Amino acid sequence: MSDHVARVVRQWKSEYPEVDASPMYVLARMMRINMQINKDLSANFAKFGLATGDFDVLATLRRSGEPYALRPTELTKSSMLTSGTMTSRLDKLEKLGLVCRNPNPEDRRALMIHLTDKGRELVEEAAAKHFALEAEMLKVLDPQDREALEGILERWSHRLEEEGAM
Amino acid sequence: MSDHVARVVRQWKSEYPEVDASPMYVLARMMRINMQINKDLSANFAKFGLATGDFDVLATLRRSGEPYALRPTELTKSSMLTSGTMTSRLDKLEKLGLVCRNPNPEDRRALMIHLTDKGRELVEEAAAKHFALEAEMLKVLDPQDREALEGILERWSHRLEEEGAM
DNA sequence: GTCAAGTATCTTGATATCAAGTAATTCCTC
DNA sequence: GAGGAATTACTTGATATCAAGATACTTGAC
Repeated sequence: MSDHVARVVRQWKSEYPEVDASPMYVLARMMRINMQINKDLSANFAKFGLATGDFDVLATLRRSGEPYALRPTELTKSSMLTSGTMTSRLDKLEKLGLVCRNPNPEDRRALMIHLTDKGRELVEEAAAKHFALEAEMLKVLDPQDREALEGILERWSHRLEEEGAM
Repeated sequence: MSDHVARVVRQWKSEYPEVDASPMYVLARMMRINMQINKDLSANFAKFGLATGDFDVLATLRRSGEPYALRPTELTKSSMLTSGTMTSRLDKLEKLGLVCRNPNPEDRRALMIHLTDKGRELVEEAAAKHFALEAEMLKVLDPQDREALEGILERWSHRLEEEGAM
């Protein structure tokens, strides 16, 4: 069994043996699988008129529970993006009537981003399809591989978070 | 032990139990780890005046072996990008004197992209640092986790490639 | 209380990417 | 061979993102 990355590592070994390309077995594979998954997921979001990042904002608000409101800073941190990117996402979602910006009574520098009723309905519908599609995608993995993967990735992300990296 | 994604899945369960967010244990974790890794890797490429995608092109040419030349289509397929994106990458790399576009004697629609001497020297230096950095990043994983991860991701990407997805 | 330092959001300008479409060339079927 | 289908690289217009900086507000030390 051999995949694209296995062939690439073999090429490096034969053409430039001074470097050890074996980290690609993990990192390049993760990147390529991720790219493919994002393409497939975004095709689903498009059916709801959303981009992946838009869904991410709406979903973060929805799962935060009543009153479905967070500050832009919280949304920015949760998404690992810059504040400027969040500003433009919120502009778009506000124009679509899915969220609204309200003053924050506790801090006049800040805002509260509220999910509208329309936004809540849309994100609930999109989330149902989204998670069903994700579950479908994971079926190519053997159950024991999926379980092992969950554990390994949990340890990995936990350590990166401990280090303050993410 | 708990990471960001574990908290998010718990939120979904409590706020919207109709959906099963457990695929996030795999997919959202992969996406977040990947984002972090890409940030760190691109900081290294920037030292060589390159973006991640630029390195990818130069590296594909270098590891293809003498005469370090491929067609734009081959580079596009290898990178999972669109042809327009590759055109603009090649424009940039050509301007930097790292590759050159030559006519393809076998097909007048096509070109041959040649790595210049300057490009070869740069990519060899960048690759050495790049793979050393990747090896460093993987040290947060226990050796048995890394090994298991390599196998699981190989099976996964192999199956996606079989399906023609990537 | 005052003011320096920190924080929150937004703005600006640059870049990377995509989807869709174009023109030249090659391939395939008859 | 002739002609339609497929392929190749590129162009265009739109969008998403980032880094750096601007503005308004809050916090904390004194």
